[in-house]
Amino acid sequence: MSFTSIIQSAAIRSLQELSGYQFSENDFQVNETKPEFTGDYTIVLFALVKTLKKSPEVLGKELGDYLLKSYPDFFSSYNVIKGFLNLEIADEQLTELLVKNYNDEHFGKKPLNHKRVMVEYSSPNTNKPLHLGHLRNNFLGWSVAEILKANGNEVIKSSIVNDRGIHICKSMIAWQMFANGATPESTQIKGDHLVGDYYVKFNDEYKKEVEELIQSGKTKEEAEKEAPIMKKTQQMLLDWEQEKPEVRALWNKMNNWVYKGFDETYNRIGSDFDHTFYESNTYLLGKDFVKEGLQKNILFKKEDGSVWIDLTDKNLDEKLVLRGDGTSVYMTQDIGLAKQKFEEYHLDKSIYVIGDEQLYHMKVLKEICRKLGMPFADNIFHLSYGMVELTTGKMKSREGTVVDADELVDEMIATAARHTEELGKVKDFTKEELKELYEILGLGAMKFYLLRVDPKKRMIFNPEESIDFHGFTGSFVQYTYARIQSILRKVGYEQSAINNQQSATGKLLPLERELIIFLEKYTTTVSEAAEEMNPSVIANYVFNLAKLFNSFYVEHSVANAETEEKKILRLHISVMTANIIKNGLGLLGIKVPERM
RNA sequence: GGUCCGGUAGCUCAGUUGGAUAGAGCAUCAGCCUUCUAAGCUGAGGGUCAUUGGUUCGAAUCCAAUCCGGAUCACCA
Repeated sequence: MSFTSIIQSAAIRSLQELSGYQFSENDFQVNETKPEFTGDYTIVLFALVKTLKKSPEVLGKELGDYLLKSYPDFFSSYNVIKGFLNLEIADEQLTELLVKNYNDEHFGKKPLNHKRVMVEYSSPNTNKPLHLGHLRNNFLGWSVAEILKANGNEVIKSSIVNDRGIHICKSMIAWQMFANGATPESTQIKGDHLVGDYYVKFNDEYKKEVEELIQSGKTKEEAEKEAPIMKKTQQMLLDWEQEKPEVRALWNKMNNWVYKGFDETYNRIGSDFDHTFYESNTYLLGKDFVKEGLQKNILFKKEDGSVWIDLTDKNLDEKLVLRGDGTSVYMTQDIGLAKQKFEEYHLDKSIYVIGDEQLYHMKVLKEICRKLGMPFADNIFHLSYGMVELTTGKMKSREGTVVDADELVDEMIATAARHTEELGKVKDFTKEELKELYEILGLGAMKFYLLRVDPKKRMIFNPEESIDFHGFTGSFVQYTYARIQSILRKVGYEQSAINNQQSATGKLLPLERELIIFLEKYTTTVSEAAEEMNPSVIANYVFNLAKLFNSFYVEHSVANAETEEKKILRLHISVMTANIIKNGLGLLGIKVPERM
């Protein structure tokens, strides 16, 4: 149980014994005491005043006295200022918490709750390489999955690969026309980039053809429809659907290039999946529910044969679920796949990590499932995140302002290397050790930068800021960890301190108290991050912890503490801080270096 | 036009179910390496919490209206 909830229930009990009233958790707040007042936790009394018909001062004094008397081991003192009852927690309580948990590498982790959750994230198209936007999605999805695991859920990470459709055919056509058989091996270009190059090539060629047709007197619409390269592409899509062998073979070959490229990138950035869905397998799903929906009069048919659902009662429009020619739209397969996920994996919850431009689509999906009477409809959750924009505006592939994921990763690692060399602290590292360190630092900085803001908000990517290693960054937190390891090496922690389990006596200094109280909060922070599905909660916590520890570090020596007892106490604080940093950063997919 | 999201320091962002004098980082300025790593620490300046009204002991937070920015409303994916 957390300190806050202990205090809350102690107060509820005390108030009942004092006044006879039964209050609940929602009736009053327990906050952390603001730094300018003495105390650790504060009970806000105003809300109780009305019911109890007492002035805040009187009530505060009564409750404070009673709490102190009833829980002498827990509270050491109190004071009342205006309507605020500030309570101080007894030193012994803090040291006990510390001794019990400092060496627990899984502090904050919750027991299994037997809930099964699927997190679908990444979900790339196989016609171009990953970019900055995908990185936010990948880091977010991966991190949320880990946070849910830490809270006792059984999590299945999944991805749906968008591997079919007109956009895929565009790359294929352009490759046929212009590549002269070029392969990743022959060109030494990573497969996803090679295919992406031909996707760009398609658009260039298409634009050229349209231009020419307009010159020869066609309207823009006519030209766009009649451009030969587009006609070829549409024909290829039909051939693909009819499983024409040559087309399927080319499709297979090029997609495999892309998968190989993606795997390399995923490997590097640490994304992994328990299951991958392919749209080429799922795009025909969902047609059966159309029949059923029509029978039940939930769906209706228009004269041209297209099938719709009326969602105007939910403030959404009429939505198409099947085309007039009987082929699927996106919604059709999304409903089919949603159902398949729940049935195959027996999920309690299905989370989709998708950009907020699809908020409407996901809302409609959920509503259709609900109307069709699918029992899982309410367990579909869209974890939407905002777009990543550049300081110069939006990323546009047509204008070449897209930040490529592989390039960015390279750049981050290179910058980490440069910076580390300038500082010259790891000259004795081997080549392999340096390589590992640079990756830990470069990727750490990038992940932290993308995860430290609330996912729901769109964010601005500032290249200079993102490669900064000072302040609110991953490196700052990693540095604190490395510093602690340095202390532990200095005192030979492994050998000696582990045997010193007794709690330190004597008064705790302000920074020592503050740190222990902050460490205690990690458990509730992990829960909060899961509830909100928000890794930035962890990022903020871990940063503030590092900051607090750094203040402590310069103020008080661990290795040369005033007494042996103080040394042990501070070692315990240091070890617990390091454990939580490692753990918390781990939930963000960030590793920690022993030295940097 | 409808719906949804957002507007907090020069910039990027925190700010729990309403609580005390609104906080960080960057940038600027002034200090701190003979002691566990200065990728650090200490301090200073910087705010009409978009605007107006309302709700109440108390509002950045809740409600309404307005202004500004964005997303979305395809027989596209």
